[in-house]
Amino acid sequence: MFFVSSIPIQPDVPFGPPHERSDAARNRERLLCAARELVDEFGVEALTMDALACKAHVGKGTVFRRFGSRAGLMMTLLSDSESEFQRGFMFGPPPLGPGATPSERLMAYGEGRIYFVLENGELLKAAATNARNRFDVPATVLAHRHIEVLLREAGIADPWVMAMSLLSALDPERIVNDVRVHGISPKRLTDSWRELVTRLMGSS
Amino acid sequence: MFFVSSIPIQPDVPFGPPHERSDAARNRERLLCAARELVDEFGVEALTMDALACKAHVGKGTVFRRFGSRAGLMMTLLSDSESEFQRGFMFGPPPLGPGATPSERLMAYGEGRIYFVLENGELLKAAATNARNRFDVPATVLAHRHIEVLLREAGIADPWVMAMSLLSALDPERIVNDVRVHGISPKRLTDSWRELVTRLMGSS
DNA sequence: ATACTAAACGGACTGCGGTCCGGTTTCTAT
DNA sequence: ATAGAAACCGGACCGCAGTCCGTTTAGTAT
Repeated sequence: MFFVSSIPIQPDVPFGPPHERSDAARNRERLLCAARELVDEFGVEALTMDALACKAHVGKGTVFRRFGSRAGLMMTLLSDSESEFQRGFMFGPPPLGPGATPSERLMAYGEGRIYFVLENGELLKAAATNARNRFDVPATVLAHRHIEVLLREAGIADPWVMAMSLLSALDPERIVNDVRVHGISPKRLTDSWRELVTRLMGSS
Repeated sequence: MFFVSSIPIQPDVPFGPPHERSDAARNRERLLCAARELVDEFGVEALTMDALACKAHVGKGTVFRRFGSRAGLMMTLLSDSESEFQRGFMFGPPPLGPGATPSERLMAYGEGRIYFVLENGELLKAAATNARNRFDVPATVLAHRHIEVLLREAGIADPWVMAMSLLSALDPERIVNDVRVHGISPKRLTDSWRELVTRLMGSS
């Protein structure tokens, strides 16, 4: 018998549950474990909520209470990699992190994001489908703010809206489609992103 | 032997079927009529395939044979307005149509598209959800080619990819979200688009 | 008119995401 | 130890998109 770490790892949302019941914690572990196995073995598509509940020996209601929706589950599965990526552009070394010019940082951001998407594309797509609002999810809001700040420093007139536009250009579904369907190489994507940022922000 | 379209992939959009049986034609009219009524009265969300079949006094299978999917039905409902918009940027007067500089035309395109999206947002969103590939639909391919040509004239290094990026910035879901959720005014959207195009293409 | 065939029909059926609610388990206070 | 409440559990249930297949019907050839 082992006890699950009572330290709120970083499961559902900010400031994890104040007092999570032990059975709830046990089931959450089971579910995440089973989910990763299913994804690794059969791909994201095969991860249905019924299959997950069955594999984790848990009722279907439990799955939805824990993660809210299929999209919510996918976000949880992504949260570790996403956090790492976020640390990179918030606290990491330049040019991605602080210390470079806004233009350089934005280029590095897009480049990093493109490769991140190419690694986690299926998960990201699944996390975006049927989400009440795929734009107002924490990770996206954070990315938007980051870009907004860089654009403001560069003297863009409406950084909020422009940040949205740039973020759209990094949409996972679009990037995956370019690569998988049209055979566009990652290099072309990053080169084009650099050109976009260069022309948009000049050398600032 | 005539070449009857045995490929139900596309909705019957281009130049109606060669030899459509009379009952098929009758049912298609019924369905389109009923669909428009349902949308007008209860909104796009309420347009379920069951409700439509029921209202048109037609079997469910007939609905799917005709339109392939819910997304296909939505595209059919959009096809008139979409064609009109397409005529505008292909053959219409400048600055949208031929005769203006690429930069001016691209600005006009985005502006027109934004207002088009604000008028047909729900339909466009519904036409994009669960479509096997929301990017490879005829209307989108055409828009992409148009932008690609303008960008090439302006000396962009990789017009194909850049056109994809710009097209992403005009994604219906994103625009509707900006306006409806964040209260961004259409003017801010079009102004920001102009700024983007200006910086991207200079004065060319 | 009649017979024949390919196309169209319709509705039962499947699979999936998501909800609901009566029963059970864990925690806390006494 | 015990009782009570809050949180949790599970799986039956729902609505919807999409499929399947036995039946009907429109067009054609005789």
